[in-house]
Amino acid sequence: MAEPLISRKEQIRNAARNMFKERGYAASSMRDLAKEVGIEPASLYNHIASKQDILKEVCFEMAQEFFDNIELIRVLPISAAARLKKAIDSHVQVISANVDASSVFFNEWRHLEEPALSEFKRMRQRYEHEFREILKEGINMGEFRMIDIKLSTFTILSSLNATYDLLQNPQSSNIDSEEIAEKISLILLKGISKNQ
Amino acid sequence: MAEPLISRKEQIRNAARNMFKERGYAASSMRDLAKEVGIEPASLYNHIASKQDILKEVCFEMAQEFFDNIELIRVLPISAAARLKKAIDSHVQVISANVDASSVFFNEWRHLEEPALSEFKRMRQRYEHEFREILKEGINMGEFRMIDIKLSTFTILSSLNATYDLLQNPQSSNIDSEEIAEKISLILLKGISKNQ
DNA sequence: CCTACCGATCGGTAGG
DNA sequence: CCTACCGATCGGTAGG
Repeated sequence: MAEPLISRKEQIRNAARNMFKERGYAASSMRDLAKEVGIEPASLYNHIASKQDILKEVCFEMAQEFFDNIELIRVLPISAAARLKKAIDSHVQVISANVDASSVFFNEWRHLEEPALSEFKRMRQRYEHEFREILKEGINMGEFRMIDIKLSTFTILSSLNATYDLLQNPQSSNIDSEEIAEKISLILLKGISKNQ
Repeated sequence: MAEPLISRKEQIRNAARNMFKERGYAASSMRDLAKEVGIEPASLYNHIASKQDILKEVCFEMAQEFFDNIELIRVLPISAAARLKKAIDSHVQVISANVDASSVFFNEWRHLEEPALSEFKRMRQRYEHEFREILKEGINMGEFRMIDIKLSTFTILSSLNATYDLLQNPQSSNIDSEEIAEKISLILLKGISKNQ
């Protein structure tokens, strides 16, 4: 008689991540979630507090993963360009390791209720701040051109955040996260144009 | 006695665009929509066929706007780099002129039901194809570096698509669509790095 | 454009 | 973990 490899709570959370990703938070019902796990709807509440609570856990776990990595990178004694490269690699790698959760993190966070919603926005702001700091230092050190810091950060993060879509729909070529990070870095750092 | 400037149907669609943007499609109720317009819920159905029908109209109107512009640009007798620049400008301008609808277009399209959903994806694929063609030609003409076309298109469109967020939350500096397009073009074409 | 209403479904609780 | 069930809300229709 094999013991279950993961707890029922983890089963529920995994199924919820996938369902929130596929249908969105609002369109996901606790009844369908229960069916997916193989128990009655009421039984879910022996393992989780509420639908909203699952969303909160998924969103903040992802936020924490992004944060842990960027805070290791920020203190590395290397050039700003090297740090930016590492931050990009790390960001794509975190997404790659959590495809379902990433999709929820990027698309369903606005269904968070207060005060979680404000806390979430605050964390995201701090994360963006870390990227801006790297760009600022790179400009000061003469490694980067005199770009608009806010809009550059926006461009970088927009491109990176969208990769969850590439990683969950590996069309034709099965491209991996290192290759994606490498190629996006190249485009963002060196640009598309040939002449200068 | 002033005549209404826009039809009731248009009032409903405007309110729906805004509500779908703010709360998402699934979390928007026809009762709240009716309240916003100032009529009884049942009265909505004298002007619109269904909730799904409004979503379809919003999504496909936007798709058409994007398309109309790109198909004018594709035949211009100018360099690939100049055409890419124009395509970027146009894309941001369409978003800027339809901030609510853009948000719905980018975030709520997956709530489209078949066959509209497949038709929508097909149109998006064709749009991306136009961008890929510009990049391909630019590489062949020696204007662009030997970049990965699929991933470059992905990077460009990810950055551009996210601008609806900048345009609807004009934080501190009230940046306009021309400036956004200009700066994103610069980053994508010339890159962030200084050396080479 | 409204009143009145339909059947279906929602998140969650009581009690065992 | 289940049976039984709560009140609330959903998109939409009938009929005028």
